[in-house]
Amino acid sequence: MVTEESADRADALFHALADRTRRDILRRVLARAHSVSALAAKYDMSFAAVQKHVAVLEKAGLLTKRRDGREQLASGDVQAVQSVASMLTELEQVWRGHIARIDALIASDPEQEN
Amino acid sequence: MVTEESADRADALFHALADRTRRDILRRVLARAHSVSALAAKYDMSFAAVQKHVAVLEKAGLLTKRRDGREQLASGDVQAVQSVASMLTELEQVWRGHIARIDALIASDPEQEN
DNA sequence: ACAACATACAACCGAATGGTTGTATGTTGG
DNA sequence: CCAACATACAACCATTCGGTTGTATGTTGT
Repeated sequence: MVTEESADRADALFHALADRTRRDILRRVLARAHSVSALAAKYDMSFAAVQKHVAVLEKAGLLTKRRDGREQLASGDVQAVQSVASMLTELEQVWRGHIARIDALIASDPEQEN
Repeated sequence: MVTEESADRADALFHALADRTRRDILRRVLARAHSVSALAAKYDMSFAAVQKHVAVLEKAGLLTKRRDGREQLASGDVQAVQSVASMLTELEQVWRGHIARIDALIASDPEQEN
């Protein structure tokens, strides 16, 4: 079963990852916490644009922010990354099930067709 | 290093996965080949809309089509799914490297800061 | 041969995306 | 205290997205 909320979450996660700037930001914040301005300094776009990317990642749950003085430190959430990986594993299992059914069919009755 | 082409491919893969209808189509075609019309019959939207979703998945390399008479049979490509999974694994490795550095730092010199 | 079916694709539309600039609001170091 | 910094957010814009309908082109069964 795919609930509405889990589909919403999957949409948000994959969408967040579907932008190279956001993937790069995620890579950086998984390695260590960065303030939003430290991140913004790395890219050839406005501060506001980078801030929006960070917000997309945050809404998807791929990073969290904590205040540290006047800075907002962003850290990557590896569990969210793993949850995406597990969605892909589930897809692989669907494929394996298909292969298993074909193998069983061939073993039991090579002439049958579906 | 992240080449331009690999980033383009990653963009296309994650974008293709960032829509629940496309994820559902992918699930079906990983389990068994479906004609475009067989897929279209499953969703409450026009044939053309489903066809576009199939085209997005195909351009991303997540499925391939082969002609069978007047039908076009779509099959999921599990290798493409695995390639996405490996991108996520790479992100997890970035995170593990960070943790390893912290552990090493604490073990060698608890007072030092970066 | 030809009617029915399967697919492809163009044109269009409203909503969302990814960027911009400008403005407001906190926080802090000296 | 206050100037400078860090962040947030609104408004705007061009492009892309996800859907529609309509039309063209293949393929096949009878």
